[in-house]
Amino acid sequence: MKTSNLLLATTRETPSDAVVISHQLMIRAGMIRPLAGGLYNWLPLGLRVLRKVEAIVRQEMNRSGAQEVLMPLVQPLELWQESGRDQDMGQEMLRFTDRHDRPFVLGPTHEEIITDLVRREIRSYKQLPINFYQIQTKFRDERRPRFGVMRSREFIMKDAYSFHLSRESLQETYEVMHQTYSQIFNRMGLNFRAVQADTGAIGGDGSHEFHVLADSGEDDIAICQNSGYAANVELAEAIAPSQSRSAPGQNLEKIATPKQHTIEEVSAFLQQPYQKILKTLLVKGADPAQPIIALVLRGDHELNEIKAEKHPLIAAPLTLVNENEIFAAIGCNAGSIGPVGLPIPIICDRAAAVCADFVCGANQDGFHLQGVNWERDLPLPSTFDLRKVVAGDPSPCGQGPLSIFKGIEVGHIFQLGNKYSTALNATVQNENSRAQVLEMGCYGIGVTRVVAAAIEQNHDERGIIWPDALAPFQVCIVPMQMHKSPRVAEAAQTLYQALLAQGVEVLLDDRSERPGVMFSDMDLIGIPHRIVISERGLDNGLVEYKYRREPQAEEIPHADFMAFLTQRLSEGAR
RNA sequence: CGGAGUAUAGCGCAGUCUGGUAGCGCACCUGUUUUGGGUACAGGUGGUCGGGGGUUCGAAUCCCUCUACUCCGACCA
Repeated sequence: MKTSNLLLATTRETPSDAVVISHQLMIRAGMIRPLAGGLYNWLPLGLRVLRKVEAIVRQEMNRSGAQEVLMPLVQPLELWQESGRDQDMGQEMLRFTDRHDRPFVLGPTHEEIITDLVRREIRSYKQLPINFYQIQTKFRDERRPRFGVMRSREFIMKDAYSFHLSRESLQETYEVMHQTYSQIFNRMGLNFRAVQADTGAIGGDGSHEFHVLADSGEDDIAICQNSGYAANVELAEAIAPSQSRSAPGQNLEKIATPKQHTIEEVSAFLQQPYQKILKTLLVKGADPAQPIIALVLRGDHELNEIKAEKHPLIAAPLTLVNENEIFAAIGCNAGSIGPVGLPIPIICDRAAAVCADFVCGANQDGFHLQGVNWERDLPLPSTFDLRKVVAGDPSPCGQGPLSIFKGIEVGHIFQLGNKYSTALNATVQNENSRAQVLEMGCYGIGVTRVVAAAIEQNHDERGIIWPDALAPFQVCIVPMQMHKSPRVAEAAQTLYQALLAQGVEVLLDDRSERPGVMFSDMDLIGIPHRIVISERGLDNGLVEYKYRREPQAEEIPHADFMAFLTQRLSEGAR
């Protein structure tokens, strides 16, 4: 490809509404253009990258034994009513009617469709296990699309669905998908982690998310560097403290703390560290007889809502009690609650349970208690893992401390069990000629999101730095003064043709632009391998080569150049 | 969905308070210049000032209304 034939729609300025770097760079590099909220046109350069991602996904899915299908974006609402998810999806699913007034939806996902297909086509256990996938557009009417293609309304997803007679078979395919996903993201050259994930409302035995590590990620991931343990912070267990509680050393004392509410304020006022102060949060209870439950955590710890709502006494979804209800129940405001003498059930985080001589609210505005000790001043309540893990916590694997990283979720694999197959009555005949409900797994990759995530992880102040496997072109040729120098023009053309003949994806910048413009554009769009052809180089029998990721260019003797470049290209593709 | 904000040339913005000839930078076109990191000069194209309604001799500017977009929050494979 020559730049004269390519819509190289680079811009110097960043649109003001793009806040994350990938969104800014995708627009500046001319990969995408916004059409409407959460909807984007993919320009030629961006589409080349998107196709790279798809190709790798497709190859590896095929290699895993999965079969590609294509299911409609438009789906009858009826199937969603049959599965019961019509209600669950709510406004996120775009609904409309056709000319005959029949209700349809734009598919936010395809579990219902594939399950319907399978119940019609798969009759015998002998056809199992089977795994179908597609690379298809989804539409989710996000409340708030943002971050460009990272969270858009229309996006491309690879989704796969496997069907099994047994849990064991499902587990096997799940493992295969786990390996396949690792292979996919490795081939893409991304720094990622497979992390244990919450299975959410669907339940089931296992779920892993695949996260690309990047500071701009929306999710927190706890990683143990020693063992490779990785879990979403939502899930990561804060293991019980190994040290036991110290003996009481102070007397219980009630202190006036006028207008001190937050942990920060109380800490400064009483000159006590955060971890000596316990906070008490009131949440709604699951049992109407116990409508309010108190949760006690150390001041430096944060409540993990996902964990908390798994407690049988706590209502799910977790709901904090509002100020009015707090005052009605306790007689003070939120910043002054404490566990001492509290007339409602108390659940204490395990770390808070080993605190001694701590500070807490006195259940009276303007007062705190100091020198409080469990079992001496109040009974030790039941304990539970309520908090989010923090960096430095011991890992549940027992092999070292946890670090916290930010991640962008690009893949999710899930053992669904029989939720959809039961709802839609997807069965096969088993060996005993009896109808048996299928076990099901689902496996997604956010194809468009991968493109953005790759940029989040690979960029500098000049622009994108594509991993070789995702780059829209492998090589760019930047000739100096090509339009004035027949020698340069000829050398550039010769090299261009030679690379094309070898099947290298090469972009020749044949524009009559200043060198600075060409360099800036090539850096911005992130072509990994850059070759500069100049009079100066030709005079000395040298060709300049620069790898986008490296700071320095090198001069290579002309005679050795093709071999050199071939070597560099194979290293990049490694 | 709650809160806040924005809408003026393809992009980024000023002008709005205090009504009176629609501007700047980038981009684009012409020409000259320059040629190893977004060059310089000169000239030029491009606008229903988001839509509708109102006030006024006169509205980008004041009032009403609608729409779209963005940010924060809540939510989320």
